[in-house]
Amino acid sequence: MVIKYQLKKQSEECQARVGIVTTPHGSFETPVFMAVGTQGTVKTLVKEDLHEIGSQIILGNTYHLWNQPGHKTVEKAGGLHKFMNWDRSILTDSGGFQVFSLAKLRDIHEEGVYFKHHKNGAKLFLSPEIAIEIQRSLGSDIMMCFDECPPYPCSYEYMKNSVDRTLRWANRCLDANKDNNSQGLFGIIQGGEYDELRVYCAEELVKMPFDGYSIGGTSVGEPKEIQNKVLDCVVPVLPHDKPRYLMGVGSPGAILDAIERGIDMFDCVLPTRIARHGTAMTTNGRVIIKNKEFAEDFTPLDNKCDCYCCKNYTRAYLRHLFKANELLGHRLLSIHNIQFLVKLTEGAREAIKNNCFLEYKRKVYSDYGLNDNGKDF
RNA sequence: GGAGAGGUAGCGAAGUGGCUAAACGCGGUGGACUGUAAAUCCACUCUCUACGAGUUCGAUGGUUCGAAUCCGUCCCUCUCCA
Repeated sequence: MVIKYQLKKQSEECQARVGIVTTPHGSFETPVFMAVGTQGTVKTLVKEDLHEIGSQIILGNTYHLWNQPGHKTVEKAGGLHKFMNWDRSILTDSGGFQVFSLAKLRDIHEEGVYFKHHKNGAKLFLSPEIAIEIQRSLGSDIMMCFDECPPYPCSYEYMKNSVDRTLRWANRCLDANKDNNSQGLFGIIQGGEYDELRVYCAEELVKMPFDGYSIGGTSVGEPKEIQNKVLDCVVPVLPHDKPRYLMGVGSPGAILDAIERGIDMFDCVLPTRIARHGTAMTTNGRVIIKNKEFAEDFTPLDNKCDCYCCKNYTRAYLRHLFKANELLGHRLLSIHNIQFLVKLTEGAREAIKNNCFLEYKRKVYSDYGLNDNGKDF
């Protein structure tokens, strides 16, 4: 197997665990937060920024790179790593999320999904085979199965059909990838809020030879309790010797809840998107830096953070950048927010190793001002 | 001095008798954002004792059931010519 998972420490308090995932482009400790670089760039950042932040693995996106500049172009460039100047691991999402996010522009069929291009209206067709072909051209370390990310809420009947189709597509992805021994492939567990379907989907996928298992279809508007409940029933079905990836989750509270339940990998656009929109995640909670209260606040964004932004700039300056529409603000907040989540998972790893993860989680919740019912970032 | 154009909410700018407390843009103030159609989107932005009420469209006096819109006078700005 191209992707190796080595368990380093299983928490004695809960399902949380520390492991090492090895890929063709290096290894990283889990739990880990992966920044998202959909179009071959973690928006506003260069490789050195990500290295300084401590990012070991980032994401790229099949659907978007397929459309622009085209996977063949990336292949000619020498693959996505070389094209975007990233020397560590890359995980590519399959386009399955676009089945959800571009719902108004697509039609799902057994053979695949027909999209109307979001910019030029062109007819597009993405299937399990094509998604694998694209990801092989991109040369990511970890590829994702092409799935349907169903919406929430969703009827049981629809979900059941969707899960069965996603399972058939998972088989097709494996078939299309048989001769590939340089990239890993993860299966995606769907089933929405329905425990029975989640367990069924997980059990079926576990029978297939994937390098890791991910839980998809979360953070699509469902309450937090559902997300945790899903993990409670799915994780026990998953093997101990493979990584577990919760897709699209990036709020501090949800990440810690999931780590507690045995999740190893996370990705989310939240830190980079809200950064560009002027919001920061800090030790003591969310800061909307554009707000007037920071106009003359000459303290760091987060005085417990040692990221490039917090070491060098003040809240007043950051607010100024946003009010003046200066791009540096987007960049500095992106650096900070990603590092916040990277450090959050790093802290979790240390806590797990020291058998004090639950205490760690309680402290983060308390400092951040989170509770089990309210907003979790 | 002569000819012309114009003065609308913080700014720019629509509106030229009732559907106008007054479009729209900017600015301002809040908020949202979770496998990125996102440097995006939403709300509020005359005043108040605020699901109602009160004052507005340079000033003032008229016409009219009713005026930012029509008429008189005054003030101010800009352009061109002397």
